[in-house]
Amino acid sequence: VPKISDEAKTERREHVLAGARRCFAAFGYEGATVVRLEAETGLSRGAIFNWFPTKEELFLELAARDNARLAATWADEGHEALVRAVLEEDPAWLGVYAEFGRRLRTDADFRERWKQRTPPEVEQRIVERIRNAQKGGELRDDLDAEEIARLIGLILDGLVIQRAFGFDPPAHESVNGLLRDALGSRKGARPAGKKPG
Amino acid sequence: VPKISDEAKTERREHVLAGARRCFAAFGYEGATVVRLEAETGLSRGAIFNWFPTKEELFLELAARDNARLAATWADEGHEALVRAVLEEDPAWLGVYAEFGRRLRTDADFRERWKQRTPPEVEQRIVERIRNAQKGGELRDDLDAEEIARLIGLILDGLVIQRAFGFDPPAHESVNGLLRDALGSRKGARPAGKKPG
Amino acid sequence: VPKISDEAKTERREHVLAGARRCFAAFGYEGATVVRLEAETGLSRGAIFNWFPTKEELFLELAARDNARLAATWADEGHEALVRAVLEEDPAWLGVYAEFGRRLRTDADFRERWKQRTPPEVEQRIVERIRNAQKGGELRDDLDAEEIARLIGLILDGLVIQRAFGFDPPAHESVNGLLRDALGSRKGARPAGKKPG
Amino acid sequence: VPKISDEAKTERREHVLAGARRCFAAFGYEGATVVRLEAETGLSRGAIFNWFPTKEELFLELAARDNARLAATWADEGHEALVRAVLEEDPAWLGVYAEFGRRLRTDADFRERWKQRTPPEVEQRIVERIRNAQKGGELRDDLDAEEIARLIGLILDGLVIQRAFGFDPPAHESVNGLLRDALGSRKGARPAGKKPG
DNA sequence: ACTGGCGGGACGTCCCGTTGAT
DNA sequence: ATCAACGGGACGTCCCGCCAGT
Repeated sequence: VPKISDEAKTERREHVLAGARRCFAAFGYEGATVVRLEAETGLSRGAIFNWFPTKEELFLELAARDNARLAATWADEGHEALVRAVLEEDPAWLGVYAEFGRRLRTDADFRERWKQRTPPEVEQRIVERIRNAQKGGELRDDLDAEEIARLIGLILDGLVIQRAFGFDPPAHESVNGLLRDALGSRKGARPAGKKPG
Repeated sequence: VPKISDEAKTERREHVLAGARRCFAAFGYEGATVVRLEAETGLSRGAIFNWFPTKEELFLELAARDNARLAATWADEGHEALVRAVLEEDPAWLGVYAEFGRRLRTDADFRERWKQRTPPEVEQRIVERIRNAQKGGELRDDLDAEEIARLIGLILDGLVIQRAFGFDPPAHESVNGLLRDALGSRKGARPAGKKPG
Repeated sequence: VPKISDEAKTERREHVLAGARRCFAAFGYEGATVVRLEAETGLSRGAIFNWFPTKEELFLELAARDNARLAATWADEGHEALVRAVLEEDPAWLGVYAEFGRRLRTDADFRERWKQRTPPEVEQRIVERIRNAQKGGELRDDLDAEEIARLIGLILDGLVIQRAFGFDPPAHESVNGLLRDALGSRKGARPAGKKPG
Repeated sequence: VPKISDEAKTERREHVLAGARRCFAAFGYEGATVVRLEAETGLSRGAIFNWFPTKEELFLELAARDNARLAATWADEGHEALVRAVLEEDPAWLGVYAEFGRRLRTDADFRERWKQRTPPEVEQRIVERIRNAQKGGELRDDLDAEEIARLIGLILDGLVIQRAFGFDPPAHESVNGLLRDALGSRKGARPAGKKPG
């Protein structure tokens, strides 16, 4: 028989996750030592490692949630909302995300676990949304929806790293202007991709 | 009388730097332990430490060179060449660069030392080049040159992080198309920044 | 619920301290490397470091106890007992004490921490005892009690360093004779401080 | 054929020794790293280690000279002059001396080398001087000259350590008063060593 | 469920003295 | 005689996760 209810269980997990997020944001992944996690959560090593097997798993869960949340924003509200969401994100936390690039690229296991956390259908929903926008004349239709998604993703990642590095990135109007100019409907006289001059 | 010539000296430094670069790229900054640096360079702690006071300084020198090289590419050959250069860069090394976001944002000393390494006049040359392109009708002139530089930088940073994370980013034709559409001359029928639909 | 009782806790601390004392005595402060502390205590780095944050703190605790004990001997049993106590002290350990002269003289922080460890009232009790001995005719009363304390301290420190250096110092009867002759009551025919010859 | 004359040779040695002395005094023995010795002497490792095989030997030479000088002062000018000499010595340097207690006690080789540096006849001269003072009525004659020497040495070592620790020791009048009272001629009514009261 | 004592490895720094070269 | 590149070891600190104990 479990000593605490499922409700209480998830509450504990959430408590640990919240503390870990603050800790990662404040000190970075490497800097978020177990001692600091203890201090931030008010729990002991044993309790923390009872809910999550390793420090890495803690990060993975937090990052996966972020990913899912932002992807959902994109799918549900469009890329302009996504730009705003990224600009509202805590730069310190974005920095933690950046620390894991190498792991994601080189560690196949880690990459696999990362992928398992992201719901697979959300990407399709994003592409779907882009197709609809193309049909509705909001986005140019001379490019694949996948390619448009990739280009939006490119700019978004740019925003992420600029904020993570503490640079001050362009304002969201500016970024969204860039996106409209580059990816908006091609109804004007100028053919897409034609080199000026 | 010096034991070895200045020539040999720089050769040694370069040897250490080259090994360190491989090591950083392979294992990341934290993962590039002194033991691994020894293995990669074939030199001992004493030798490495003789040429560079700290591991950080090693990284700083490597990163500063990259920075200078890429900035010079932008200033001399334009941003399209820069896009190609970034796409040709070793993704593994770009990942190391990404690891330093936090340091750069939070550690004032480090930020200062970083800045001291980048030649100050190159930024002006870049802005100058953009102004000329605006006059020549290659870039839109309804935005500040600085803002254009910032937007180009945004996309470039996006490229950097996508490659660092092992995603496959858009091809350079695609990225440069994006840049032309967004930042090319506004002489066409479509007014700049007009919201589609 | 604590894993081990307070009793067991102090026992562990004492175990570490005892091992450290043997280690310091055998190899000196610098020579008492963490590896040797491990060997001497039979515990691992992790365990030792769990009870004392740094090696210095280990030494400080040991030295403070000695200091307190010897000062109490002086205050409670008088300086002749103190001489005997110093002569019974382990010369090896006294040597460690001597190693810290520089730190104590030059490092203000260290000096402060050292002082915080010595109970403040014991010095007053020593002076008080000297005053009583002056009234009782056991010590000369033509010198300040503080000056007498200082002269006794001088001789004691001489004993400490001679033992620490492995010289063989005068026997305790001899030292106490010296103290009586120099600091005993001036009631005899020979006026205090009169230059002979 | 030697490249430089014997004169120049000793000059170099002295130059190194002088720098080393400043360095030891400033940073302590352990703190006087080879880098600092280089800086202080203006010479390189190779040059320094050309004249002295190890850092230890440097210290040994310096300490032996001090020892000889102070012993000569005692033998030639008496212990009161010796007290003054010790009080004029650089406390920082005395601290270095204190650092070597353990070595002297535990390392037989080191002790041997130490002894070889001190001229053997000087101790006899000191004892001789004390005997003369006893005959002349300046020092009590109910104690062996050797015992008197030992007691004087005891107080001197007390002075050394107090200064090395940065305590302020009694003034030289006070110390010499102590010595006179304790070791001066026993012509008064009070028999030596009789416990007062 | 939770505590925290503990193992034991890894880290960057820095040090001393050797050595080959001038 | 002098230089400085270099080897390679040692250091204290601190970390993560295990698991015995409550």
